Amino acid sequence: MKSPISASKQCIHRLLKPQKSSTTTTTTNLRRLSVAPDPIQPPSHEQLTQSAITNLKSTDDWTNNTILHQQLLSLPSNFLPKIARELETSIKALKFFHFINGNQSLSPLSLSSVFQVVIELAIREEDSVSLVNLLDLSKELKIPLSPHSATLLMRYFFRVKKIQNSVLVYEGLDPDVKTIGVKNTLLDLLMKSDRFRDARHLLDEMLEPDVKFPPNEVTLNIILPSLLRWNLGNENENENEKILGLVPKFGIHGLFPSNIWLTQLITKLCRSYRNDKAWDLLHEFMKFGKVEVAPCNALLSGLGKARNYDRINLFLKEMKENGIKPDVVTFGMLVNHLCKSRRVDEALDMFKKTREGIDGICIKPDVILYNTLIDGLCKVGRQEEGLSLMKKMKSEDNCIPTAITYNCLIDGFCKSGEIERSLELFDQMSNEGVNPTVVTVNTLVDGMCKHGRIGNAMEFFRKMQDEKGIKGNVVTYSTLISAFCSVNNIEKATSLFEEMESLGSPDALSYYSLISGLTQAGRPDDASFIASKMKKAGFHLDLVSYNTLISGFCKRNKLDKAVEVLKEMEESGMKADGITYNTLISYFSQKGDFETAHKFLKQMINDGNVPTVVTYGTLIHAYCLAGNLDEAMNIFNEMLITSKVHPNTVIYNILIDSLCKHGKVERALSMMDTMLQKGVKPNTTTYNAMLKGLSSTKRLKEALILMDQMRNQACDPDYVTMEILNDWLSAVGEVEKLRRFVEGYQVA
DNA sequence: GTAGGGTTAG
Repeated sequence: MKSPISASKQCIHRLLKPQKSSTTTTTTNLRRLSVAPDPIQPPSHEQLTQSAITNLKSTDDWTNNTILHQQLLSLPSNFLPKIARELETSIKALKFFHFINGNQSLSPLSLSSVFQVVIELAIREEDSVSLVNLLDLSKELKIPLSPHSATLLMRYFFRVKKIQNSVLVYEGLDPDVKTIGVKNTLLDLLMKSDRFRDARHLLDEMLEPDVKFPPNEVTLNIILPSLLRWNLGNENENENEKILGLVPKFGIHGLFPSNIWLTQLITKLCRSYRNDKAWDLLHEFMKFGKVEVAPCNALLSGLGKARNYDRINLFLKEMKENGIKPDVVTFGMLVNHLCKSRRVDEALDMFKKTREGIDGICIKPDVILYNTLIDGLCKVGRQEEGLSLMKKMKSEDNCIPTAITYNCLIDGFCKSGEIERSLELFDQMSNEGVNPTVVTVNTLVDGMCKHGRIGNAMEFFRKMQDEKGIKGNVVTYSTLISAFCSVNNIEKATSLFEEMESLGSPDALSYYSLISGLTQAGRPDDASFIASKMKKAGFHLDLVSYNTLISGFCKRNKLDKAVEVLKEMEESGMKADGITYNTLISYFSQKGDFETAHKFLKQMINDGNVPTVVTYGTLIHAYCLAGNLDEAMNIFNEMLITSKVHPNTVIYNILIDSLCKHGKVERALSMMDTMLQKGVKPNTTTYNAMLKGLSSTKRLKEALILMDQMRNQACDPDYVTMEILNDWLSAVGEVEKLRRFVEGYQVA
């Protein structure tokens, strides 16, 4: 089969052969050439060029024009490419090339430069067939391509999606022509064509210590954006990683990615859960000593997300050793970490020290640092201190509070139930020209809902929509939906859900709010319906959602439905966890179906879940309910012996309660002794169970001792305690003892 | 590097 390429090749070869031509045209051309403007002066090079061009363009038949040939060769060589370019088509230019080719006096360089013009013209004509032929011709005639035309050719083939031809162009080049510009071009094209393996081989070659054309800034700028574009999990990941591994080798040539690039690279790696890679890479660069604080912060942030505190501390030490000074961002992260671990005083201490420069580093705090601290204070219920800190940031550091500052404080006051203070702050921010955001609205809506003011929340939201143009988002809606579900107003919840659907797609959490609300409102079937709608919308129920649904069906005594959800969960590839199994074991055993409960226990263990104290607790609870105290005690004793899972307060409470209910108050008391011996702290429920047991057997003396014990352990009585004691003590005329107990005095 | 929505079992 004959390819179009070979056909075109024949056409080019025909052009190669000199053609016989008539002499008449030669004379005409000669006559034209001799027409010079000034008979005395010999024609200038420009004039000669101009007339040659006219000659060459007016007729095709000049291949045997020896005078023209001589005239052309008398011109300085830099005029020849100019003439070739004027011929406008690659065919004509090629013909011109052949016309002057073969002359000994012509340097290979000028021949080559004419050939480059042919290529340029062919590229402009977008004729890839003839370009391939020209490439062959250049090899055949041993005309070296210039770096410029090699570049043009490679880019052209890339443009027409024939990257393999670009590679061939490169491979056919003389080593001298493979300049850094040429190499960079190929590297760029390979990366852009996703040929990472070839790119890596080329780069590896380019980075050799003693190469003729060492890499430059451009080389780095080619590979870095490409590495930043790379997606995790694609088939090129491996190659991308290998290329990344080559980046430090630029250091041999005195090149480093800028700190901006480095920061982006580290961030990207950390976000793709490649902290180890980020760590290694940054350490490679630290050897060259050009690393600034920004990429270090990126790494610290990644380590923080992974809670790798050992490495954080080690790295902070290394930064110090390498003379990299932490900045306000570094401290922002450290302060944030302390705040999020509720170690607010340590955070305040660090803030104070760095602000005053006590440990040798002086940092001027910015608004983010203040916001972090204010939020930290609010999150532990110290919103009043947060408020004073806001005043301090204005007066002492000239920091203007932002919407975030106010949002933190508003949330703090909302969470403590001081909705009015939150609303005052809301007014204050408006007065100070700080615009509330949708987060401000959501915080207040949530605060009002959580404190039983759902109507106010709804009103406030509508007012914000009308007056401030804050439309509300999925968070607003899902907050309101949960709230309405919690007061069993399913109609309002559903209508809000529909309103949200009409505004845009609800997110998984909004679906979850409704599902969870319906489940808790005792309507697991409706919840299941929304769950199927959620799946149709492309969301998957997560583990928590599945567990909530399962427990919802269990609570409504629809165990078969619960098992159905479990099956569906497994089918969708979601693995049941300990909580799922605990829920099922709990309800099946409570119904007295210990066989199924044990079946789930077995399945749970086979599934790789270790039974926890909750698992044993549910079984003990169920055996107690079934009146099988012996089996309950067996499980309890087994826990004590195997000592893998220790009974906790809940388990002792179940047993104490059950023993008391069965009139075995003596054994309950000794159970409480065991509890104390084992260092398990009794709580209000423990005392309530025990006091109830003692009251039923009228053992007042022991009860009074327990009441004192309760006080000493700072265990507050609740309404259950008061009910038991009130009934009992007033019946036996010991109300005075109860009064003393309430006021916190000794009673025994 | 900072703010808002749910968390299931005894």
